[in-house]
Amino acid sequence: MQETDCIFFQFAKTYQLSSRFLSQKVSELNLTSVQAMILGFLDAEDQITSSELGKRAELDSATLTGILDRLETAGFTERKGNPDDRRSIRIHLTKKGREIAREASRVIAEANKEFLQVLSEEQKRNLHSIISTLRLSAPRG
Amino acid sequence: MQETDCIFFQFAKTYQLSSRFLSQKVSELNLTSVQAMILGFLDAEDQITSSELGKRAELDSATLTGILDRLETAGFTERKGNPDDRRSIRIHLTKKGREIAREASRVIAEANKEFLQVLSEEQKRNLHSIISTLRLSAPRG
DNA sequence: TCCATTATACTCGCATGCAAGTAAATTGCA
DNA sequence: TGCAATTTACTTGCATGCGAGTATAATGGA
Repeated sequence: MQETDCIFFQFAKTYQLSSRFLSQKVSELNLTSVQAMILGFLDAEDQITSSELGKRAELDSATLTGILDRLETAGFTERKGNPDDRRSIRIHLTKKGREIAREASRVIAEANKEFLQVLSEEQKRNLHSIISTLRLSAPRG
Repeated sequence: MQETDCIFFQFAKTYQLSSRFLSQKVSELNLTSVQAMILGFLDAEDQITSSELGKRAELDSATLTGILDRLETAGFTERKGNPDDRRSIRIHLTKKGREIAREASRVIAEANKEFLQVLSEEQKRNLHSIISTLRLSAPRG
């Protein structure tokens, strides 16, 4: 097994490369790449429940709890009780959080274009198609 | 920014999917996916220095130290002093480690085929080509 | 209605991943 | 040769990611 041929190795390193790239782009907002993407989801729609945010971000609750702790400490989000279902909480953007979330969305969109600029249009289409196939149909275990 | 279009999100989730898949395959050896790949590198060539192993696995020394600690605790590897350069250490596979490393290499190779079986041959070629381009040429920051 | 099941968000523990810094050894240049 | 710069492996601290388990609340079927 040579690493060049190992798709698990290649995906790990490509993920790390892309994540480092985005991290540098959003470091000007004092955010990690994951925090920036969570704020991006909230920029699209906030006041959703933690469970719903977890579904959209595809993160389990153990991971999301910690991320929300740090966003809350930074003053970007707040947890509010949900009268409709007292098990759940709604995640609200603060005034400052809303501004940062909009900036994060803009930076992420720009970073996407820049990161992929070395690929041809056909390669970009192929990449999205391949990832879509893998995420939908790759065997699970 | 919709998550479907965000390459950082897609790479993160594809990496996590592939990593979970490999983790399940190597769990029968009581290894994590990363530990299995490190043993795979040592199966190809052991008694290399920690620095050399880090270069091949593209891991920094802080991460590698912890992984080697756990492989050593499990009885698969040993650190030996390197008389040629007393700053460095050589990583040796134990007898048990050599057997597990061979098994790990086999499982990884099989898992590669199985994970990618939903892709056409052309898609596999395109995927490797795209990843290669990104890893060589994507902007760094 | 009652209770088992499910859903929600939480905690803990452990494994990466990486930035930053350290001590020891080596190297290379003046 | 002598010393500054570099290399090596290590530590600490923090951020994900996830398995496992918990307490509370909601739900659904007998």
